[in-house]
Amino acid sequence: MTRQRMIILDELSKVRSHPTAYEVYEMVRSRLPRISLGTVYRNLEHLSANGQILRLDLGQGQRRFDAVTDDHMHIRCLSCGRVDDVPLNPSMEITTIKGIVRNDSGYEVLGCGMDFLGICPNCKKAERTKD
Amino acid sequence: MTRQRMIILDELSKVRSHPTAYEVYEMVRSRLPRISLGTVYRNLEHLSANGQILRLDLGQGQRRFDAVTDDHMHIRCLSCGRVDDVPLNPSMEITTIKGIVRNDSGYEVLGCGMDFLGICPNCKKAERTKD
DNA sequence: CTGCATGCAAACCGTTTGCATCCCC
DNA sequence: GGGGATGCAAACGGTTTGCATGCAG
Repeated sequence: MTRQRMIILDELSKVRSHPTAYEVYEMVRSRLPRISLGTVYRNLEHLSANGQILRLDLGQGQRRFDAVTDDHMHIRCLSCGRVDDVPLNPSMEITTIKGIVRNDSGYEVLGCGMDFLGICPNCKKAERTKD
Repeated sequence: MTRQRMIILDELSKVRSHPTAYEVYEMVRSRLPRISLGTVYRNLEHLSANGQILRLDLGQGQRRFDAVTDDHMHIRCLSCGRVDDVPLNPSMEITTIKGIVRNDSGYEVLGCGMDFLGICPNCKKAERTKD
């Protein structure tokens, strides 16, 4: 855990705004004026690979990051691009969640998607073969 | 609906593999050898804006497209990048869905996210003010 | 010491865009 | 004939990477 990585994590933890890599870079630069954008990218990648932060790929070209790793969802504004949190309750039905988001977020909800990440059967087999 | 747009939609409808823009370009080129990648992008954008196809932003840098627009979910392999479908039942609880995906997809499920799209309160107000 | 992390800059690559031409209404 | 769509190629922008140097363990 280098000084840079620590400060990146610390700055990201201060905000709820789901900043882009460049925004994190700007935040960190006030404390580490000589840090490079590449270092920010490398550390955000490292931190998300280790589960310490969340990497949000919500489209619009730019990746965003979130220091809150608890189960929760996001809603992105199609007009200005801001990303807000939506609380997640694992026992809720999808239709219920949609309704709650519609009522509570203040957003006009236009779409919703649920995505999973994992290792596909082929790759699992390939890994086993490799061993 | 131009000849190009029609063939793009037709080729995309033939597959369940959630191809990238470039893969669509390659598929279409067998029927329209002179089509340009820019045209493919423009038409995929047009079709998704009109709800005729789905635009999947699942990270990994590349956008993918899906001619099946019914409510359903996706799972992406972290190793090879392939994207498969997951059937969606709106009355299921999130935990139930996770379990089903784990059992049925053959994937080793490592993560899951639910994302919404919409217009945030600020932008709604801005639109009203503009009128 | 020794190797991984950094700063810097250039490369990368998916996507967008300007422009002249083409095609369809 | 006019306006949007196309092909082409160049530009764009977020992200990655090669390399020499620096720092942590």
